Amino acid sequence: MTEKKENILSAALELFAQEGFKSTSTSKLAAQAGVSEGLIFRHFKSKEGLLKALMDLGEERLEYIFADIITESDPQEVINKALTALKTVAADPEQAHFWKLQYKLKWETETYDDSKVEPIKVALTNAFEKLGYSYPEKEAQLILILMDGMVTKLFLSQNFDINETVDILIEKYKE
Amino acid sequence: MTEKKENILSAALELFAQEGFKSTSTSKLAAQAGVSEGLIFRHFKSKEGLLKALMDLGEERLEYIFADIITESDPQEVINKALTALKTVAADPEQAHFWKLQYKLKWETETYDDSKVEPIKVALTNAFEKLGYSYPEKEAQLILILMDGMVTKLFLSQNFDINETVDILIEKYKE
DNA sequence: AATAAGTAAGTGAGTACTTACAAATAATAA
DNA sequence: TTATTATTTGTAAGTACTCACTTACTTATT
Repeated sequence: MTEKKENILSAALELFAQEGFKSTSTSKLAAQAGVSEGLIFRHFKSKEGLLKALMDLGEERLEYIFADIITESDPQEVINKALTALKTVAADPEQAHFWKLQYKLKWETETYDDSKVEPIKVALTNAFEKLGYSYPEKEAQLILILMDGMVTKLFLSQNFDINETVDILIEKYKE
Repeated sequence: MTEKKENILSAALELFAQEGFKSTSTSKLAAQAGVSEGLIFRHFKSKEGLLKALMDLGEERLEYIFADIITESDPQEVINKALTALKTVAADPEQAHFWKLQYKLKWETETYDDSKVEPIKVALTNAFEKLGYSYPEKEAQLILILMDGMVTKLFLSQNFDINETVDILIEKYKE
């Protein structure tokens, strides 16, 4: 991986997450990365190819975050970790960009790809079951809905305190 | 309002909500509406102007839905109605398109405009206060987060049963 | 000598928008 | 009513510009 190729990737992450995929032109991208426009196509073949490369990197990050939640054995901790993950993501600008890009693309292309969050849902369902909840799968679904809602507020609302909200939720789920 | 002007508006609602604002070209839009491309600019001056006209129509619908919630005096019913509103929207294809467009644009332009939902938040805060909750404003915020999450799942996830989810939530808030 | 990394200057297709003009409708005058 | 003017509604054919992508070529690395 050459330096210029890395520059393209990080410029793409920033611009796609900020302006959206369709709205980011390859010429603007090349300018931001400090390379010629042609180099983008040399390395990634097409604009879509660049996006794919970026998404593959994002998936690695996602799996890293998820691994910690899935391997947790204490059911209460599974819920805590799932919720706290959002705080971690929000605190790191680069991770935040990856998540923002994920959601922007969801809405731009209208593909949710439930399979990616499926392991988390399973882990949450098991956790709620161990804790004696009546409808563990519905409870897990509710957590995922809350996460989508918090991500929406996190990236689109100005006055949203994710840390406070997550803490309130953790407190609620302690009962 | 001539028939062709209405055709432009309904074609724009459908295409903007489906493909996004940026991705919908005025030529494609004119073809779908069955008019010449120039007529769009005669009536709405620009593509942005057309979007604005569409959003103004959407705001009327939104206020109509919100009015019923805000004027409700029974606190429990305020919560029920806020949640049930999503079922109503989901059931009517045209209303669903308006909401989908709202959220697509939120993510495309990154402006949330909290002011629009502010009246609902106030109504919910008052409701939770009357019901004796400790942190009524936080509870109201949580409902709004849930609504954002459900909208996300509603439009982007294939296997999401909004009616069931809303019913579960209403049941939860009965305690 | 061969391959990879890089660029400058294109290319055709599509973009939002304009212009010049025709047809329909409304307003006014006889 | 009818004739005439004015205004609105509509279109076809452009315009300048931007887009993703290509080509032909040079420079660096193996």
